Amino acid sequence: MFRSFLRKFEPRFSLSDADRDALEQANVHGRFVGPRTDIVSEGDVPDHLHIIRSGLACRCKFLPDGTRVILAFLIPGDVCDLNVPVIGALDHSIATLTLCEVARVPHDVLGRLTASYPSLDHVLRCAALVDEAILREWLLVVGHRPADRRLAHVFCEFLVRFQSVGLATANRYELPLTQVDLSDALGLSPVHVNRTLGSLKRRRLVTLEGKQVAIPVVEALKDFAMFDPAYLHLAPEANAPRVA
Amino acid sequence: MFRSFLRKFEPRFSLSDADRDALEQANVHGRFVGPRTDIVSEGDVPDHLHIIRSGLACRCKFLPDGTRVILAFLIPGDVCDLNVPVIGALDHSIATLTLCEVARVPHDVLGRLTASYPSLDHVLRCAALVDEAILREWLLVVGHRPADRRLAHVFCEFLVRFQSVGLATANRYELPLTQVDLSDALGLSPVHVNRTLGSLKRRRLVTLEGKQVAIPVVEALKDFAMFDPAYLHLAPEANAPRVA
DNA sequence: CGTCGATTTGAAATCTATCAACGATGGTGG
DNA sequence: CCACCATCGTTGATAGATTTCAAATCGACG
Repeated sequence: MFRSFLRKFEPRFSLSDADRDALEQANVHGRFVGPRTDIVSEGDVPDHLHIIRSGLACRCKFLPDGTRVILAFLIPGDVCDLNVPVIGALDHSIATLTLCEVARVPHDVLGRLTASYPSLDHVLRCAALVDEAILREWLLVVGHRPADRRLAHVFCEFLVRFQSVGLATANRYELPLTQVDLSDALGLSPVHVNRTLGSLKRRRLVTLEGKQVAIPVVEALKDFAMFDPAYLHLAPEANAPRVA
Repeated sequence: MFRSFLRKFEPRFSLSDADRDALEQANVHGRFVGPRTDIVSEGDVPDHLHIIRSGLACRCKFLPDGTRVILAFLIPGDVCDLNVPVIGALDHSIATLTLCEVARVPHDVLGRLTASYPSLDHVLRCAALVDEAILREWLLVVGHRPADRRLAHVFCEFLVRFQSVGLATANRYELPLTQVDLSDALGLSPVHVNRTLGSLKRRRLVTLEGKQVAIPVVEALKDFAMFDPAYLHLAPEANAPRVA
């Protein structure tokens, strides 16, 4: 059930069968959420932990003038709201971009689980810290780099993150995002996203066919984006498609 | 010893005397760090927890071309590296901007402390989550707003954060930052920071005399910056200077 | 067929960076 | 005390990046 989540971390942490069974049994309230719908809303005090099982979601805020700002993309295997109970309420919304399957574990059940299975607790905390590291990298990229490198960086990040959960080949994946979604995430106008995408295509750094993203020469794109996957804290072999 | 840290959180959490004593005794290795010096460097596996006691520091990364990017400002009372042991190594540096007094608690000692004093554990975790919330707000501001509003927002944030540790009056504080520091934090060129500061001064949104920042009409600046202190997760009364 | 959302394109206005130079300031050594 | 140096702040001119406004195109879908 939590295949994506487990796959992402098993290269680094060996969960025991007991850990795995515990997670399986806890997911008593899984559900589907339609596109462009809140999974958890700003101000909520969620009593469940949510994990994206399929589809694409995001952390976002809405400004008084109605503008949406996307703070992070959430892909299958990502944990949404692990630490929210500690601080009280969520200070941003978590919303789907596409249709998503969302696993739900009641926080009180989770508390008993992590107490009984320390390695599970560790893996979850680790996931939350990687999330924070991604946030820092975005601040760096979105705040300090020109539009073409921002886009290139996002394409690199999606490649590596999708690979870590088995959703990308060595240089190709499906990205069901709209240009407006990208503009809300990168702090650019939709028009400029469009032009910049065109520029990347002309330079043969990426290929876009519908929702399919292909990267002709991965190293070229990574160099252009100055992308160093270290911040994702993945196991070394997770950067390349797994062979065994 | 941890006055700033305690002051920041006591409006919300009542630490017992035992908690407080425990913290006091743990700080066996406090020290001063000169300006522009790493407290912890990228890649380090720190065996101590660091807390800023006085001075101004930052989280930062250095790009291959030597550019410095400031990801966060750390003020007295801020915790630097609580969760680093969970994930292994620090993926960014923590460096002083001015002369700083830094408290140090060995992580193994800290582990015993938090096990014995749950409210202390909770306060520390909460501080880490507020840090993350600040990071999200910065991503929003730095990535999606023009230069003048970025600067205005930083001035508002410093006002409220400094107030929460007793380092600001209702509308005034000392900010020992250089315009280059601001530019590295906000993703602007130093020249543009200078011009934009001039523009804010001409509009009487802020007053700068040396390192003294004064805000003639706090509400005006907050409105201009679209600043909502909710993300700082402070106690309600901490937004205004405390009276009792 | 008509509509809606998404993408694309053009032209002009605005914002920001870069380059270069100058001024102020404070510390340091002769 | 003064000359020198380094750092920071300021200003002007110019080029480049990005936004805005407006309109055209395209595709999916009822």
